Amino acid sequence: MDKKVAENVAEILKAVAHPVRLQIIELLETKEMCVGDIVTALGGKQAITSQQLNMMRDKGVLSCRRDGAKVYYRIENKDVINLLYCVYGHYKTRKH
Amino acid sequence: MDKKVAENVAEILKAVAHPVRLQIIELLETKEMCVGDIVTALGGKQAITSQQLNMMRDKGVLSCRRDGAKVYYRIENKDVINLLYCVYGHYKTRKH
DNA sequence: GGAAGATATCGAAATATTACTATATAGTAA
DNA sequence: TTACTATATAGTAATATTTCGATATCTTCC
Repeated sequence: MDKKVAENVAEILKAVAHPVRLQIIELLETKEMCVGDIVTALGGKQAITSQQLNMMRDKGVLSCRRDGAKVYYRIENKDVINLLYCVYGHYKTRKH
Repeated sequence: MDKKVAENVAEILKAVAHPVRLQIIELLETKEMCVGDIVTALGGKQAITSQQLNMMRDKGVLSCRRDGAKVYYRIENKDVINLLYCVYGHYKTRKH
């Protein structure tokens, strides 16, 4: 693995390596959700949650669509679901 | 996934989410290596490489043994190998 | 013991991430 | 238009990570 590749891989891993972002990814594993519902589900603050969502979207982990006043986020890079389970719970479900 | 678990998972991911540390993990995938050889293989500086190795050992990712003047590092938490391949190259080899 | 090689640690500078408050923007409905 | 709900962004303070040079610690060999 050359340096450039290592940097790209590290970028993705860093995008996920945060407790709140991991919880967001878990929430979105099977469905899309709007920002407000994610904030409620995790009990976080609106601004911070929005920042985390935007950060992950910028790095290609999530994508989103607007529906009226609400914005729905979903997982764009399915690999990150495996990242989560590589460490947690030893591979709950696996489907590539 | 509750907050405590998310924090622990994030810790492991952060321990890996760095270009040099990813390259170290790849080097150690199939064998142990001493610090000097890792430094040479990656063309990094001795102090920094040593810090990265110690950091990963502290987090349970690596372990090491001393043999005379040399210290050999190896992967202790095999899950991290999968972390790497979850993002890179789409699962080169897989063996759990 | 002293010199040389191998590795670890210290302390500070540079940089990156995180969290927070306040405010801005976009959409909806009256 | 105004008020209201939903989301994003700016600016900044707090904190964490990364890098670096210098130095300390071990170990072997003489």
